[in-house]
Amino acid sequence: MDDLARQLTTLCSAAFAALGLDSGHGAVRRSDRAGNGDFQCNGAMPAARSAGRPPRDLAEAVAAHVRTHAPPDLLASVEVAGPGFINLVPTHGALAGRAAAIAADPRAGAGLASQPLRVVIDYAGPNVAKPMHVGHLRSTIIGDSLKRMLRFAGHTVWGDAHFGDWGYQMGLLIVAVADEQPHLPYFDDAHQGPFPDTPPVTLADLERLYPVYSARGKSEEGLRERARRATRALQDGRPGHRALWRHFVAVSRTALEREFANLGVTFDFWKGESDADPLIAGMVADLEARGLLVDDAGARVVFVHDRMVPKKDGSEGPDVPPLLVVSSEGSAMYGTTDLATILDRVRSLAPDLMLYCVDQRQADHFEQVFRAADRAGYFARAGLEHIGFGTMNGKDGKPFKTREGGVLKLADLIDMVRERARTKLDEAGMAADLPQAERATIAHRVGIAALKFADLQNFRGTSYVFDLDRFLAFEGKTGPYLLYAAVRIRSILRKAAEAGHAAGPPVIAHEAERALVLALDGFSRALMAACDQRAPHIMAEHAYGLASAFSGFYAACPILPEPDAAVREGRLTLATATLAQLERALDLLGIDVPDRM
RNA sequence: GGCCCCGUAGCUCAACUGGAUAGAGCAUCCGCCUUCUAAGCGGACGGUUGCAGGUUCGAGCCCUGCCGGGGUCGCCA
Repeated sequence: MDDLARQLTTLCSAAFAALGLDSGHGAVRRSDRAGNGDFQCNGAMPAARSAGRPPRDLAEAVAAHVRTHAPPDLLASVEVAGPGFINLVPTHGALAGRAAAIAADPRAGAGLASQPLRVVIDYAGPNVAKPMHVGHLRSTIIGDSLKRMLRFAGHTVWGDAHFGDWGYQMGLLIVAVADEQPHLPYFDDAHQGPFPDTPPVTLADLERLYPVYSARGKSEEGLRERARRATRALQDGRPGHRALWRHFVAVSRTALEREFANLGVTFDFWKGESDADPLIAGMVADLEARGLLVDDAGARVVFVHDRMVPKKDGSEGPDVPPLLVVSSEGSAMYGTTDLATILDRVRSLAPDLMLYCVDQRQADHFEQVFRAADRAGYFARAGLEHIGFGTMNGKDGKPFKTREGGVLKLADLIDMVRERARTKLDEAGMAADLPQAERATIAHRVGIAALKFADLQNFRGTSYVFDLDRFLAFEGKTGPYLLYAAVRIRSILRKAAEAGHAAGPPVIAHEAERALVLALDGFSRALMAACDQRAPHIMAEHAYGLASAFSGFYAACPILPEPDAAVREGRLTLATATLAQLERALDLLGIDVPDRM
């Protein structure tokens, strides 16, 4: 069943069509201001010109048509206001009917996408040997939320972690281990295998070695050269390097999966950059054969610019720089693997859409890759989207650092949030009578909800300030507020079950009941808009609005103490429907609700 | 300098893609617990949407030019 806005859109569209005008003018939306009716249609004003009549007259004609053709008991009023706004107010009965439909709907009132697509989402992007830090958080939770929403909307969606397991950093690590343990068989040219099953390094070793060698590589040409050669040897398939590399990957992945589990995030694929490697030689040959690959300053590039523009030194340069495909060392670059990954996905999944949930700072890079893919005929530019987002900043407005100036590890951040949530819980005396294990679960969920909701409520494109005190301040527009709203409903439903209260058809009379049903009705549109715009904050906003509407209802309309059985039973249904939709909306944001708080 | 993003209440952010009197949360102030979890509810205060033009019935949103902030500009990813 359509939501109310769609039902009313159908009516208004028919009215415009009956007047010989484009039915598209019949779009109906929620009014953004109270006092102007619950819904409005603004189509009369733009339609007035083509109709050649005053907008106000046209609006009156549409309104009259709607009044006579609307199903009985749907609309309480249809009125024209201002220059030609049409304000529509549904009846209490219509809202009661809509509430009943949502309550009975396993999808909690959400519609499905009109055209199901096959979608790949590339997010998180963890790397071998590098612990995840706060920079990975946004990609992970935004990408995960998009995956959940698109899938719920009816699309076929694959989430790919896009594991950073290839390239120069692997060469650095191989050199690092070679320096520390030169006797290992991995470095013996004559040894072709087999190699030991036990990893020669722990995750701690990798995390210790990588930053040291990465820093040294920046200043020491000799080391850089060795690392490049090791990278090349790895990519060429030297057995010892490959075997050692497989240990790096396995050790890292085990640790990373544990961290993602803490965030409640999973992937359909852990495709590494290495998986694209086998395609690179053929791709390069193909690009070359078709004249797209050009020698430039010792490297080989694909030009993707539209035009030439002046540069600061007075010469001219392309408005978009070329994509570097083969380095002067003959190595694959990250643009190379990204391009090959597109080919890989096209061949294995045949998607309609590929979304890249990556830091906004890489916008130029993706523009290059996408244009190259388009020009090479691998995948149309329109199906490639960079879902960029801003950085998580400290209170000084700069990208978040620890007090010591270092990068904060994601695992430490999660520990910190969980600890703070636990402290808050203790201070507030919440859940005091519950067993330790459940209190730990609650603290974890509250902490993760605080973190995720604080992030997802912002439009992803902008940066935001990381302020744990604010996220975990359990007042206002926060994750804990949403959990609290859901938990209170659970509590009511538990008690209703104990008391043997049944639920019945919703009865809408109170203003707070109207507001709650209107909020419930907005779920479908929120889902569609959030999917279309790849914008989880629209769903976050809906969840908050729903929780807020319920809190108002909760305060104004007692449920269990209500003496009138029909009213109580109807309110119980509203509460049940609200809980189902709120839990669903939170699930779409990747947030789990505890049973009690 | 080229390309891209952002300037909205004291602070953090929205605004359904051009609609009416620009909305929330925090902070401040005033009311609500002998009623289902007060981490709550109701109310007040708070704005020349960076500035100046333009497009039209109508602009926070589109166009132009300034001002201010950020990102990025081939062999790391």
